[in-house]
Amino acid sequence: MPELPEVEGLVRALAPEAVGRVIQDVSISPIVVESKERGREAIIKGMSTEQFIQNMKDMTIVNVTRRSKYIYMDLERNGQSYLLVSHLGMTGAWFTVNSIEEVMEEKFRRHIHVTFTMKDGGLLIYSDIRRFGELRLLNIEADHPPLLKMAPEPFDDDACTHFIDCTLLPRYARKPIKEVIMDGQVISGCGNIYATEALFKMNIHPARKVERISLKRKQELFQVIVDILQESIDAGGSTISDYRNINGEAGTMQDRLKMYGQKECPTCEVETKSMQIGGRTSVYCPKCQR
DNA sequence: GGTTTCCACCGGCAGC
DNA sequence: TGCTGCCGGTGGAAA
Repeated sequence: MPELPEVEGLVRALAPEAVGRVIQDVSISPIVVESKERGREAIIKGMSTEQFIQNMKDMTIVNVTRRSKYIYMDLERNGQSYLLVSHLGMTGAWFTVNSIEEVMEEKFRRHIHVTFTMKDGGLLIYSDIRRFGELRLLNIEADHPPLLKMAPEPFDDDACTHFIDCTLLPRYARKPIKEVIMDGQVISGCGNIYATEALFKMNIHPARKVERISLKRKQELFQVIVDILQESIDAGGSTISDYRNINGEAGTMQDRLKMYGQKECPTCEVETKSMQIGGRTSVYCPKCQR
């Protein structure tokens, strides 16, 4: 499951491989073409597969950056700029290779859905096992309004203030803290794994109402989230089920997780508990987290 | 109009 | 062995 640190690692590896190259042609897997023909928004969002293929031809990749868990590819053709926004969903992955056979793992090779053939003969491949990811071609970011509603980058100066301000709004104040810190409009890029870890480190019960946490504790919690995201970026991300970086390599952050996926609390050795919060499985220590 | 709830998008896998 | 149901990041429709 790629979260912010995993996307950051991917972007850092992808940018030097992709920037400056020109797309010659695009092919889309039959299964995605069929889904789109049945009217579903499968991977290619906001336009037909034919439109996407035509629109992507002759594009130069100008830059590759990250915004929250999204990959932003700046594109240019005939002096006009475009933006390709990619989200990895649960199981998306990008590969730069010279042939399909270079995608080492069979499960990714079996689920290649978009293949960009570059003018230099190389391939830029998007693979996605569960097809929850997306590729959305825009003129500018504002053409897809939800992108503008994203919280600031967690490492930006105004991110903590934004988080605190949100927690004071009526629509967030009575919600469980875990649901709120995982909301992309409140904090960018904090998914289930890192929310679970941060709440454990802070000894806060994931179901605790936001209004029952002091300002000081909320500020500390935010800093813990930022620190864990940074620690994970430095460790190459967490490799849980299907995430791989551009070279097909795994990260090591999963070995440093203290609560996510654990059966026993590493502090007090009590058996962990699990409950649904905001529709997502939440693991916690019933003794340490209050 | 703001807010909450529900559903769609899917393959893998646990459990029966 | 084969079937059923559950899981999940995000957007959009419905209530």
